[in-house]
Amino acid sequence: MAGIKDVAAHAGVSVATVSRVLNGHSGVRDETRTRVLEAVAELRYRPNTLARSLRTDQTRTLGLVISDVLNPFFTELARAVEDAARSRGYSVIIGNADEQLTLQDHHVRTLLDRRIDGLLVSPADGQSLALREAAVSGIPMVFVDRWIEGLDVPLVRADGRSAVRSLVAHLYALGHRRLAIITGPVASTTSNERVHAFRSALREHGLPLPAAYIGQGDFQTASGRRVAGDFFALPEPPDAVFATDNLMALGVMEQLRMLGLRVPDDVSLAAFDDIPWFLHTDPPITAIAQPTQELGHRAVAALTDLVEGRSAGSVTLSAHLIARRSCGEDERTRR
Amino acid sequence: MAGIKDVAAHAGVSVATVSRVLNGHSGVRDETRTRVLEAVAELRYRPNTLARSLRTDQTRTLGLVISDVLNPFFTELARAVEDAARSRGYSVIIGNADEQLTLQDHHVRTLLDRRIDGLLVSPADGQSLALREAAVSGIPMVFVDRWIEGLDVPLVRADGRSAVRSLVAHLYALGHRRLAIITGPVASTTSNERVHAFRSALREHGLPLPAAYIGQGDFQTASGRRVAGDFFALPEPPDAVFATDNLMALGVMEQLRMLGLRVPDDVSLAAFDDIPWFLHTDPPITAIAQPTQELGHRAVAALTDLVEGRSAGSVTLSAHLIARRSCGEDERTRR
DNA sequence: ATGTGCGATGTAATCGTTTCCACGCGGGGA
DNA sequence: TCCCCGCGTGGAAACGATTACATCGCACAT
Repeated sequence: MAGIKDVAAHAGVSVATVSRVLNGHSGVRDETRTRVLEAVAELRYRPNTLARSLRTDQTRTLGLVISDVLNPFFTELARAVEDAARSRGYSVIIGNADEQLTLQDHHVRTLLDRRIDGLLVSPADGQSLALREAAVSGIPMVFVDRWIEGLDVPLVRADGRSAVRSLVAHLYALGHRRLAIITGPVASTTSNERVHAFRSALREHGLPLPAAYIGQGDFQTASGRRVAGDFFALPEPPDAVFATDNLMALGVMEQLRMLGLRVPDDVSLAAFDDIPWFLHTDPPITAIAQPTQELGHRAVAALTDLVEGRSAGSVTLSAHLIARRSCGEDERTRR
Repeated sequence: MAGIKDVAAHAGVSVATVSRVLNGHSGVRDETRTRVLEAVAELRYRPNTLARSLRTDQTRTLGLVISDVLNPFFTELARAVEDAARSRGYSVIIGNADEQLTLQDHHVRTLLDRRIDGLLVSPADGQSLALREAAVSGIPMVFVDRWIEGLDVPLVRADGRSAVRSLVAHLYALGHRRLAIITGPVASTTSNERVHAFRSALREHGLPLPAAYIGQGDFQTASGRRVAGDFFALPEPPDAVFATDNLMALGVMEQLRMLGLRVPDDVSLAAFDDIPWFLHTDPPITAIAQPTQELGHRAVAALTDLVEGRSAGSVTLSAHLIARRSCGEDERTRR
């Protein structure tokens, strides 16, 4: 493959001049410039980014570590991140942690080894050694959606608490009194926030949240199935289930179908994170929607601020409830 | 950040020795080796992959260019590719073309500039200059799912033709006679294959495929909506619609809901590519499923064969029909 | 005593860029 | 006439690794 030397030879100039032309530096005679450009075109020369980055110590690349690509919320987030990054002249390398600590750390290390300029992460697990090291190492870093307590890293997220309160009020108004929740991994900050908001909203309505109604999930479909199975093996099963992510809601539906139970007649269902398919499921599913695109854009804005030497603060947007038929009929959702 | 020199100094050896230890070369005294390893640990040294790749001329990285990450089929494919690559010691960088030629070429060029060892691509558009150049440049390359005619590049895909025939037979058996199809972009090889198989299956049943029943889509949700709108503005609308991907099927459902039409009572619906949500839509959607995971694994196997100097051939797997209620009831799907 | 061979290690070139510094040249002011 | 300055350009040193080749002991055979 042709290198800058070949271009220089072909144009009859030095490599320094070629480099100057390529990087748009001033102080090159117009005639020289065009000669170089011709040589570039003729040889189909493309600069070697490895060499360039090695020399300049910047890759114009951002790393994004997400907990699960198969979760549509994260897919959309990744997409938004890539768009925002590209428009700012950065590439993005995605690492999928698959909700596993070891995989997450593997990707963090790999990305750092590649000398990315900044790291965007939605941590799957708070116990990550690699992430703590990265944070203290001083590499530009921003959390998005999920975060790790005790690290001084800007966070871009949506606060779901008021939406959870609305959801509980909605369920209460529809006559539900035995509300259950399916959580994410214990260490998950978002899951904890959702559980906490759920519990205190229940308290406001004078409802209990028995331990049996707290199902321990892991944000994956299978755990939704398992927990739903547990719930309906109870002597007094819940009459409404709130899954703290959309994959677990899918698992619940699969289990319900196996058990021959119907939504919302036998039990109501709601999920955190709205996705297009929720409109067309049987029945359409009530969900809490996050401003996913904006989350991605804001996160990239914060990260590039850091990368380019500006300062960046945390951003909190808000989520909102979208009521559909899966929690029962009322005047708003009937159609 | 600590470099190999620092490690060498700290361990009291030369950089050559450090490099030898790091790369597991033999001929280093055990005692020296442990001293180096201690220095590595103490300085938290991590090799700079940029420098390494520059020198060795290999990145142990594969590029994957897909047409649309938001399409669950491709998300799953990407996931499978990453898994397979990682188990072989490669990283993957994903480029999302978003069904746009310019974006696709942008990613191909960016990946090549990064000196990836091999390129896996599911081309969004056949007119890609960047891809043709890449192909002739001799970089290891494999097509997956979609391909470009006339390029000598191994292809890993699933043949959907027999599944399409089964689908048509299924629809015919259920009494449908006015079958319509929504295609992908004109240049899309997979779409063309599906249309062709659909047309010839119709012919076998003595059914026509009028031009008005061929809706020109682009594999995106919005085009499904638009084409469905067109179909139902026809004096004699189809009684069954086959969308050649799942996103367009979603668009059809959205449009149908707006028009107040019901599936399968007013019209039947089937889609290419099965996704978990199809089980829970109203009604569950008949789909043609591809062996997505295996596609990803085989593609990586073929590509790494090429990268590592072995030869690789094309692979054709097969897709199969999964009948559900969206095409009407019969003894198999009733429950 | 000397040569030989081998194991362990060091020296330095190299990969493809960017960029600091020096150089030659021509014009304008003293 | 001489000096200085600025413009355009080239030479060469980095960046951080890998690796071919040289070197150095040392044991052993002769």
